[in-house]
Amino acid sequence: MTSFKTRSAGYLANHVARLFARELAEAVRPLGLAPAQFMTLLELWRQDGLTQKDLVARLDVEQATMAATLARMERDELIERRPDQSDARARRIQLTARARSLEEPALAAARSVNARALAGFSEAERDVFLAGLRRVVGALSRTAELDQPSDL
Amino acid sequence: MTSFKTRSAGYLANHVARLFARELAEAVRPLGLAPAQFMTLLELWRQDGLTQKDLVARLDVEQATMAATLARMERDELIERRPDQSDARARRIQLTARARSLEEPALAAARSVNARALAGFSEAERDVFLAGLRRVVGALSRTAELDQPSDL
DNA sequence: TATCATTGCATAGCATGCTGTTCAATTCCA
DNA sequence: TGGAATTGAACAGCATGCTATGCAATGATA
Repeated sequence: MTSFKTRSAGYLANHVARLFARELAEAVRPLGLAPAQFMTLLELWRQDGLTQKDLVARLDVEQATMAATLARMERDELIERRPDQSDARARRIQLTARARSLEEPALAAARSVNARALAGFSEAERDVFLAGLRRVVGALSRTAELDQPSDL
Repeated sequence: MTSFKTRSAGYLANHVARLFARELAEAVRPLGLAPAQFMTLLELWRQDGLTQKDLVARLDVEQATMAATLARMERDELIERRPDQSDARARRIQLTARARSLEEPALAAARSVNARALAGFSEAERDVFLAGLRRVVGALSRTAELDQPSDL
């Protein structure tokens, strides 16, 4: 392990993610948002009225994690939860006007962070890099799936 | 934002890091280790007797974060803290025999996760990918440095 | 249709990260 | 040399992740 730090994909990915999180947190803090709230809003801006279960599937986090994030978003008046018409267990997540108004500035902040992170990359390099990240997501997600009892 | 999820470096980095963390956590749990403890051990296996300040600099986390991780490691009998001979404020972090004995199995577990993550990559692709991660670390770390009042 | 399995969420408990604050030991300097 | 600034750590408070549980509403089925 002379330098696990510069040769391990996992170590580097963790470091890169922490750096991105710091930058994004700072960038959206003025808007009253935290990183996980921003990620959740990305889905809700795309399609409002999703259930917690939908968000869990789309963001690939555990149900309990999403429940906590939604509780904080409700507290901060970014969302409201309304009873689902056909299933009394589920609740529909609705954006507030405030949350809708944050779409443009929040996306601009996030784009700015991405731009700084990839500043030294040519367009081709950036594409290869992003494709690499997607491949790793695929590889590790697949791993998890194989662990599942699948069916039978 | 048709698919910020597949086009944003920050989003992908966060996802990749979470997937790595899940896999690593599962891989080292049988050894009684958690991810952050493993990262800390990586430095201590390399050089024992570091101070908290040294670890903070090498792992790029906040001092308070490291203090908490070291507290859990002490609780779990992975380290001992001894007074520094020349500075009464500092404490030297010493590995226990148990922690030393975990080096081989823990590294093997981590390598296995990295191997699965990069399974589809050729050696050249892997090198380019890791170089990309290092470049982003450099870019975002530099950003932070520029925020500092530097000196003057 | 009464019962059992599944499903959608809420909660509790814990690991990690971060920011902010406080304190005591050291260092600097006027 | 005595007070001010710096430095190494601890602590409090909070955001996110995860696992494990518990519960009420649904669904499936004998």
